[in-house]
Amino acid sequence: MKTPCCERMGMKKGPWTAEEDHILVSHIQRYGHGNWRALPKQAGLLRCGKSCRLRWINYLRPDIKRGKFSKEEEDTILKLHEILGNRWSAIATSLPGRTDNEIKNFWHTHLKKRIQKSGVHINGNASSHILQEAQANSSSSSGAVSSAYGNVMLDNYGLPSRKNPINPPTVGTGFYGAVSSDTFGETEDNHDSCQLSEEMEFWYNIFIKSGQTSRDNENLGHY
DNA sequence: AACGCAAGCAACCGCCTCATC
DNA sequence: TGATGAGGCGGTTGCTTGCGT
Repeated sequence: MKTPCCERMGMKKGPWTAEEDHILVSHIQRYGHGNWRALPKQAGLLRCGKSCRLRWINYLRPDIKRGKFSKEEEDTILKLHEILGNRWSAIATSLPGRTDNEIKNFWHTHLKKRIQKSGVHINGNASSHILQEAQANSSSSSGAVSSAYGNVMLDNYGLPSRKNPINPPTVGTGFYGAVSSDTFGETEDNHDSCQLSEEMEFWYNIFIKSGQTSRDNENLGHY
């Protein structure tokens, strides 16, 4: 059978050294990381597999984008958080090069405060009115949920579990207006047709990307 | 220069889901 | 079909750094 999950005996904890980083990167570049648990032993690291995985995903991956978040990235995070709640990995799929941990940290240190200052209520799990509506509806009827906000089809999208894959919802035009007006306290009247179509494109891209990459992106950096 | 405080970030912890036996 | 391990995720902690006094 498989060996126990967390053999912590003699495992090192705390900050990674440059040498450990180098060992981990070299090993993954050479052999890949098919088995995180076996990796530290194979690479000669006194770390548990989880720790190696976290270090690789959050820091050592070659496609990691370091540095400050752009305005566009901030907007994306804010909008997606409205819809997805604290599902950082799902949000991360729409921000290439950013990790869930990074986004989570950024949220807690910057955006959360900003939103609280602006007086918007934040629900820790699924903050959007849309989702709450969807969840309420889905509890009384299974399957696709027709939101009161329009043609929003949220089947598989009501966050019954945090592992629920982000399938691109079947999005009708009502969705965009609902999100934009709900999210930012604006009315649709404030959007001229141009703004609305930009919003539509934005959300279309987000959901298409999410749907395509929510799982695939977890394999980023796999060789 | 020394101290205290707050912000930022890396890393750990515990739980959940899925795959395998 | 139930038990178990691996991987993945979100929450949280605690260290480091920067800034004000």
